[in-house]
Amino acid sequence: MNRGEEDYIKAIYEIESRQQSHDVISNLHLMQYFSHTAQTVNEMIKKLSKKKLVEYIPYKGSTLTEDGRNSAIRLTRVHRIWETFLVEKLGYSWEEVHDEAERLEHITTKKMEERLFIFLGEPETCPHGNKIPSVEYHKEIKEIKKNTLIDAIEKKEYRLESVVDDKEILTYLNHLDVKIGQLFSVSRIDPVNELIELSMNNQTIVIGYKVAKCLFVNAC
Amino acid sequence: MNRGEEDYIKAIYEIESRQQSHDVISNLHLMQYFSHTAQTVNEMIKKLSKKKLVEYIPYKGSTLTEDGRNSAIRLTRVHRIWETFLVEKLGYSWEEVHDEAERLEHITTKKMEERLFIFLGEPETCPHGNKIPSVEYHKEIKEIKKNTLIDAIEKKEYRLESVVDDKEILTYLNHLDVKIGQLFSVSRIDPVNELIELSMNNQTIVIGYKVAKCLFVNAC
DNA sequence: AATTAAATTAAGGTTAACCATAAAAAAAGG
DNA sequence: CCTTTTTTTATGGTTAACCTTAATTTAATT
Repeated sequence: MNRGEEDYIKAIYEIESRQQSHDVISNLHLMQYFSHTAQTVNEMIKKLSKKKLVEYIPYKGSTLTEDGRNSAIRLTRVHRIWETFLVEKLGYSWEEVHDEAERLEHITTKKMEERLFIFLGEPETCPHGNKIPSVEYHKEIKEIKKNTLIDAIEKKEYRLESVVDDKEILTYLNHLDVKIGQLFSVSRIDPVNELIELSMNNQTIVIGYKVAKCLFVNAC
Repeated sequence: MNRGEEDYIKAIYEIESRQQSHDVISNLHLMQYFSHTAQTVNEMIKKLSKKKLVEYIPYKGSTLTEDGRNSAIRLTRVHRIWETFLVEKLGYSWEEVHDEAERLEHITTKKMEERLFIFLGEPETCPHGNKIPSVEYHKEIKEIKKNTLIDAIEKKEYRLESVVDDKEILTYLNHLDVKIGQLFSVSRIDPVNELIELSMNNQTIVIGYKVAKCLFVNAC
């Protein structure tokens, strides 16, 4: 698999995760994701299909085969390991690491992956709080359903578990001095204006639904 | 500059260093170095020439321009920083790091280079004993002429300063348990058979001229 | 200086990853 | 079920990095 193929496999996996479902991913999704033309996406998907990395039903979309899924998970693992390295060892901040890790992941050998993981002390999550998949992906327990702030209930207490790896949102959270593990309570939900009011550290902050969908939380 | 261009620039720099002269590097050299055809080398060199990274005299060869040389030095710096990381932090052995560093160097940003260098404690040499060029290449003192074991004198004492980054030779030195800093004396030179006999740690080892040319030493 | 050998360049081909335009096929909606 | 919209595919184009074969130019040798 080369860079382009890897990018496509990972994109399908990521779009899937975002939707929190295993629906087929349409070519349209990929067009938007990469800003590639229909033609380009179609060619790429047919190539991946020939290689048995995706199963493609024309006019419907693609799903990852077991091979494809394993590759995607392994890329995600490597990506998150590198992100951890950049933050913990090189002092990057969490919104800076995505692009660097994106390039590193494609040139990482099995040996580097293993050594780096051990060097980092076998971390469980990346700097954004996302789980680093284990080496034995296939034995992995199915992903636990994740709750975003959108599903939160008024007056309850929550803990921030993870954040979507999006530069804008990460930078915004820096501003608010919010980190993984932050405790807060939902003081008010305003569905008309699509806002959620949180209180934490003796102050109140207001978050729009768009951002709320990117924050994964657990009641506590 | 993309991967291919960077590889060519670095190759010219390396061939130059090996020859310990600033002679022009012929296309033939590059053909052998990359196992590319004359045509391919010619096209690449003309491209680099158009970009003012090399100065090319047809039927003679190429020299690096100041821009080209700076790029090559910066790539060498990054390469050696990564080699140091792999050996010191990830426990690689010195003959395993070349190819990994080769891929890492092309995706390393200025920021990563800086952070990694500091993280490693601003090392002066790579695991093979070669100097890591400073960030300010242009202010760099001209390379000190290096002496190989070929130039050694019988009965004198030497210290191993650095080794050419060649897998076969590095593995061979592992066998002999020879490391950078090793002290030894030249017990006998046999120019007929092109051999040099060394004594170290109460034992005698015999080295051919081919290997001797790859070992840089200083009298002590 | 003429011949031979070596090195370069020209011409044209391949593959991979992208693109645009337009035709065709399928899905969706009234 | 027929029309509109969406999605796919066919056709053909571009650029980059490689290739081969053959012609040309320069360098080396006698």
